[in-house]
Amino acid sequence: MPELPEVEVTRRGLAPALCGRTLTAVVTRTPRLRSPIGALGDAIAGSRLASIERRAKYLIWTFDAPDGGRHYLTSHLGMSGSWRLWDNPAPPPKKHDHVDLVFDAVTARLNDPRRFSDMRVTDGDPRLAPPLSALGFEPFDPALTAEVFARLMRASSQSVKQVLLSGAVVVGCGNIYCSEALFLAGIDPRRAACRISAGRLARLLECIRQVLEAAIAAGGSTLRDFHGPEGRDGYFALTAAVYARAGQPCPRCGAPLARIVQQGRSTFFCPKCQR
DNA sequence: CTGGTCACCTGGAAGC
DNA sequence: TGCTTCCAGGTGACCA
Repeated sequence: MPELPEVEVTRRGLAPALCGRTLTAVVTRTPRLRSPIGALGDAIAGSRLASIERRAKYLIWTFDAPDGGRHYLTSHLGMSGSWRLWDNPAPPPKKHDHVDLVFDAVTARLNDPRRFSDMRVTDGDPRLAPPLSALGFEPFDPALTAEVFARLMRASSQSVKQVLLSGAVVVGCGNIYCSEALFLAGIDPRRAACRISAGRLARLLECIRQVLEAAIAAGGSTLRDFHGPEGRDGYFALTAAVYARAGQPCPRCGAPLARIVQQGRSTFFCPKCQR
């Protein structure tokens, strides 16, 4: 489920419950997720969690060791990962519960059926090294002005959907919110990014921010349930206008919505009112 | 460099 | 009912 809004909602659920706590143990029940995770706890067990920040769809957990050293845990939810909090002692693990971060009073547990999620520990700030250092702007970064956005987008001959999805200019538009933002902006997802006027690109940036903000707000409204056994209802709380709605009438003009495949991923749009 | 394809996994839904 | 096929929110390796 995780696109940027879901990751941000996850961060807002985890951080207040965990920051300031000491990590007592790391339990791994699989040798690898996307990459090997066996020795995950070696460097960070016994450290205090200072902060959980987000960069694109990555969460960056900063740990301060008793000896003054600092380590970073970078986690990614892949396609199907989710975090859940339990008061200690946590109940027995269920299927696909791969990692427990056991803190002094609370356990954060990662569940991921498809195992595309990832976790790694580094000494240095992961944001300064690839792949994170190569990412585009955060969508709400004030430095990403309409002018900057237009200049970067117009440098690419790829389709606008492809450029947004790549995260090379702005991060956070996964496959769902890509389709939604382009619908809102009235732009054909197949159009080459370099062939969109600066004015329409300014509008697109506004739509990206609007769509992501609304999704975060919808997820945030269920944060108080983050602790509960029922999991997170925030996902999909927002009904998509076009995503997964091929054949249904366009909410704007009534024409049937279409599904096409770009780079092996589905794109949903209105062939009539997106130009 | 670029763009395209595929692999990594499991599970749910749809089709026969 | 049961088998097969397709599809899924993300990334990154590999190839021409």
